[in-house]
Amino acid sequence: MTGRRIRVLLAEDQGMMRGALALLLGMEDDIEVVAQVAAGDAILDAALAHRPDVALLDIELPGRSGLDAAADLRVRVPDCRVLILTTFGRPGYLRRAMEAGAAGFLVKDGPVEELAAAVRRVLAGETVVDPALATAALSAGPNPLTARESDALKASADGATVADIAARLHLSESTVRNYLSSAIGKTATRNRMEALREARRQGWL
Amino acid sequence: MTGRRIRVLLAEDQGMMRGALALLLGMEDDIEVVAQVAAGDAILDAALAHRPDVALLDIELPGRSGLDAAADLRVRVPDCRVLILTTFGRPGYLRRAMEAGAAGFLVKDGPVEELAAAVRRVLAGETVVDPALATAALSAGPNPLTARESDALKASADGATVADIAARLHLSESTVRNYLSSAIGKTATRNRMEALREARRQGWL
DNA sequence: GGCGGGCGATGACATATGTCCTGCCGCGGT
DNA sequence: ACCGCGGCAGGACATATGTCATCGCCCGCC
Repeated sequence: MTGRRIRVLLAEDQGMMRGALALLLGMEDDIEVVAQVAAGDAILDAALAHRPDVALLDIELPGRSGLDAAADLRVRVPDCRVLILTTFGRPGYLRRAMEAGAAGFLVKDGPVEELAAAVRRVLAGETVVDPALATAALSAGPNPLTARESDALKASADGATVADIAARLHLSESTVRNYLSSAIGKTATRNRMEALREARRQGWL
Repeated sequence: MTGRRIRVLLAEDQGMMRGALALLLGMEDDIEVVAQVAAGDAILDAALAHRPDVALLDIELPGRSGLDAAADLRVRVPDCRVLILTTFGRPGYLRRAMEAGAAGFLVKDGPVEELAAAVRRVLAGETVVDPALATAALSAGPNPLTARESDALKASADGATVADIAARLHLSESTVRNYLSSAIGKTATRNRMEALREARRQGWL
């Protein structure tokens, strides 16, 4: 191993997970973790400052979604390959990751050995995706929800009432009810909580 | 380090996290990971088989909660010290962990270095708890919900309707509404979803 | 120019939800 | 023996939610 080591940026909000992953990757003698961030809105700055070869991004992050950050990197740091690392293998997540230009998609359920291997394969130009997940994503079809329907669903989390949602979105209550109703229809569910759950499961939010 | 190494049982459902923690602990030359399990209902058997000194348990596990498993260990493997490792520092979780006889309570947000240190301190007889969390747990007071109110709340997740809950709990719909209503009152919230959220936040479920 | 589709809104309506009150049982304390 | 409290149930009532039909506006498309 005479060549330059692979420079990795690590974005993960859970401290223990972040530290453990950094240590693991650091133990590989061809990999070097050059930056660690805990928030999504710190990813771009860190990438600009440290010019990593691979960015390992969680999706659920405070500040900015890892998927959105991946899109940022595509534009502002095009040489950096993006590897998404997430708890949930939601079909919609994978789809959005690919649309954002990610080079790979890993679920945290897999064995640790996968991780360093995926970093190397991604850098070598391969696209790393679990085949089963890939077929699931394709068979699931695209997100049928309109932007406002998604907004209404997101805002209806935590038991917000229709009035709350209307206030948050600056809409009339009737309009909110209509959006929720159509979201319920499109998700083939019975009420907003089920619709929210299903939309999340599909990765549509 | 001439003595026998500390035998650790690791219970964590997320594969990558479990593998990373096992590797980290294994790197310490006075610690040995003798068993790894991914499900809560595998903890007791593994502990009986491997007789660990310390059991490192996640709370949210498939099969059986880490807190319940801790109570099992207290009775069936009393020599094994229990260290709870969880994503959420909910006051009620800490309270229940202590009632279940846990010797320590760690949140996954902390730095990785804490982990091995906590294992050693727990084995030395110390009780390992974040002081800020401890005071929060005490000031929060005990769980005001009755068993049935908790049941009704838990069953009301995912947008289940009153009829669904009644069926799942073998109760009349009126009874379910009464339980939910009183749970809403005790949590000082406006509807079941808020009550569910608040109860979860407090660690009452 | 017509058409579809998303956005925003309204009103009417049926159903679901949450509240309150009453009542019955059993249990544990005083 | 009495009381309080939790479990369980029913009824009555007000409010919240979900559905549907209808409308206007704007935009992109053929």
